[in-house]
Amino acid sequence: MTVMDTTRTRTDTCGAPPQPHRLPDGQDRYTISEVVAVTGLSAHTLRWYERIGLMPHVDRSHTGQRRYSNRDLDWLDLVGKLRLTGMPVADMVRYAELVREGDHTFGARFDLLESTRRDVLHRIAELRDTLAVLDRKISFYADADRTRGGATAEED
Amino acid sequence: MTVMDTTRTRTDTCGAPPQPHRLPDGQDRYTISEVVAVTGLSAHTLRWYERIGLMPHVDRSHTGQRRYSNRDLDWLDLVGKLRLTGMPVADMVRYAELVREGDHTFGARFDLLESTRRDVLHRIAELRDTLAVLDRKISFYADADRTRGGATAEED
DNA sequence: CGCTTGCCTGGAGTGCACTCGAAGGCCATA
DNA sequence: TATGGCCTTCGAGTGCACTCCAGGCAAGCG
Repeated sequence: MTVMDTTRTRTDTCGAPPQPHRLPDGQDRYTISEVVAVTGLSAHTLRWYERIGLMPHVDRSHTGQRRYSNRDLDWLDLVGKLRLTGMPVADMVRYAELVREGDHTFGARFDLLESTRRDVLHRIAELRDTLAVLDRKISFYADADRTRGGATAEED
Repeated sequence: MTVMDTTRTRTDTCGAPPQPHRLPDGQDRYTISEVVAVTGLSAHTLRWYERIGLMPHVDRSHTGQRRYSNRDLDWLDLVGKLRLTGMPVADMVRYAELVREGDHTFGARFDLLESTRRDVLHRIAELRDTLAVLDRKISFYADADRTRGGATAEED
């Protein structure tokens, strides 16, 4: 990505989460290919997100090309996180709509986030459970390896 | 489920994990609808699992109907847990194949489980990360609710 | 004996989240 | 001037994990 290399500046905001690839606010006008590079999403997907209403309105250059801002990147970050909680895209679109509708939807957004949070907690618990099962099986196979031909009970 | 009620016996193995719905070994010949009831999977899905090779060979009644054993239930339990780690069905089929191939695949099974374990750990970390973001946003909205019209920074 | 219920099979269909391709066009830099 | 990166619309294709359907057999009941 030649574009990336030429536009890069040393400004690493040493703030809370060490966000790399970020230009200071005011110069944050990333092309789609830059966003592809930082998010790992495809250009197709980015345009598709916009079509389905999953993005706040993305700015355009005078020639009509997309120019993403730091806020857009933050939003994509959130979307990415929500996506790997298993939240369906439709629900994220719903949240995006609430944001577009303005401040009077704060309550609804709060509720949505709260229920997502409960969901995530639940999933973490499930995964821990699975981990326990996995550990049991793993130690079974580790034992089986040492006690070659011993009286190993049935296990899969 | 009339079937379930009539076949139920009081034998609750007070062993380690208090598995309900289990008949003592020897009489464990569950119909597909019983398995549907305990696993939450559909009969369609159960048959599909078999077709794609995700089940060890399930026994049949003299009329050709499936009769699931406690071992089958255990297997389905494992499958369920693996499924919610996000493991693709194809990988589970691979594991099932290893089991069918016999004891000489212990090493491969161990490796597969280990890598799944790493995966689960990774996903838990991701979810925790997401949880942190969620918590930040939630407390933002909670604050916004109290400091009505205050100098709230931009947030989505 | 016929009806209902439960189960069987193979194959087709569904929903989600992308993913890709084609066609045609604008703009800027080498 | 040519090349490369981006734009649009639009529709079709992909992969996954089911999900459903049509057609048919076997057992139990009134």
